[in-house]
Amino acid sequence: MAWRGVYTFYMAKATSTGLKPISRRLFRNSTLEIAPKLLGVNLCRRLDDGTILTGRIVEVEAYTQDDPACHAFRGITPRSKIMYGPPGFAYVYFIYGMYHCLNAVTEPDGTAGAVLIRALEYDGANGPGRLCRQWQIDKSMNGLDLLDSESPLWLSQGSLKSDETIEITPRIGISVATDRLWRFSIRGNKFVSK
DNA sequence: GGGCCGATTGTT
DNA sequence: ACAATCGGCCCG
Repeated sequence: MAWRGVYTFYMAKATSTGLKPISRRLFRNSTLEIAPKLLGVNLCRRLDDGTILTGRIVEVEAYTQDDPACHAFRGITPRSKIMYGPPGFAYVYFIYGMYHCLNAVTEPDGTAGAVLIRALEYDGANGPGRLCRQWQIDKSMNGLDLLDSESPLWLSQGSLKSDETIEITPRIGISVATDRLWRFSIRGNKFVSK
């Protein structure tokens, strides 16, 4: 089929241009270990027309099962179900009647956890709602494997620059557990949300 | 079914 | 400081 040929072409391009997925091994770590390690990693998005977007992650937040600010805190629901599954998959939720937010699921199968991706080094993708709007990410992408470059959304290798440091602050926009310093960002990066 | 609230954003 | 805007979830 013609479309399969196109598909294969972009697969080859994705790997040959250095967009190889990061190791699934990273996701064997705890949520709080993974979150800062996602800073500098590239988020990749293949649009319907084949265009590939990439942007470094510059701001994240950690959420865990025993955390009252986490959507999984009150157990398994249709929305939180994906967070209780295996790590490395996308958790996308709809909020405030108009925005979507993207997370990477963490913790082993049976335990919930996630890292909210709050900003990319990409124009218009600063802030979790703006990121998903700019990159056309919605709930149809809930459950995608973020460690597979055949997904329309995946994580590829990337790291902090030698002069970059990590800033650790309270999470934004929550009304409980505001004392936890679970927000991680690249200090001074202009794409970090305000 | 009803009602409240929200891991946001843009405007007043 | 507040409005926009609607799905998710708890309650009854």
